[in-house]
Amino acid sequence: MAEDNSPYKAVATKCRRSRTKFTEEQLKILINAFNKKPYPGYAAKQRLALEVNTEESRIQIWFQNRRARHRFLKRPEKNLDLRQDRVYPEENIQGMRDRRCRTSYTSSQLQTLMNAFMENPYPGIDSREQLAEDIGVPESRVQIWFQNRRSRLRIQKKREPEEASAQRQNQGQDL
DNA sequence: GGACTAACGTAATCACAGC
DNA sequence: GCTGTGATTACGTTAGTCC
Repeated sequence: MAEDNSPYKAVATKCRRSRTKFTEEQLKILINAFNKKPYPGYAAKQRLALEVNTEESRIQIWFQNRRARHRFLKRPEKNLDLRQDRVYPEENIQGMRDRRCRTSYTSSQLQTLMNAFMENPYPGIDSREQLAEDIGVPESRVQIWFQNRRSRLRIQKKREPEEASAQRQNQGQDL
């Protein structure tokens, strides 16, 4: 955390979703499901959400954190290459293929999102929920949209100087 | 205060529609 | 095929809660 413009600092001043407190019964169901299948598909996550009476996005976060903890506990001390975990067993890949249907936004929904993004690229939970209500999509989709938008903007900004210098080189060749 | 863990960030990648 | 973009992942950080 050396840089002042750290996103985490920005987040600290904004409103996070209040922390979910799972009951013992809910945890029993989640752990049981995790032990059977650490990479549930969208349908399985929805079923679990219904069963433990929470949102599907909370189930997704819970599985993400659970897998991270699992990897950490399983990690051999000398093995620092955690990326090898990206090689998934076949049954896990099947779960990953069962994705949520792609959300398609209308131009007016996109306009609303873009306006909000220009005003604040890191909206807190309150703003995200308000936006979600305004455009009629779940808050979790708004969160993903902002993540993707920030990511693509960073990539675009990184590319701009490279493209400009390539253009200058081309112009030099043309002369 | 430290441990645990939900929430949330980035980066990389997959998946698929539209051209 | 390529591009744009929504969805999902690993991994890292922040912060609330409990002891």
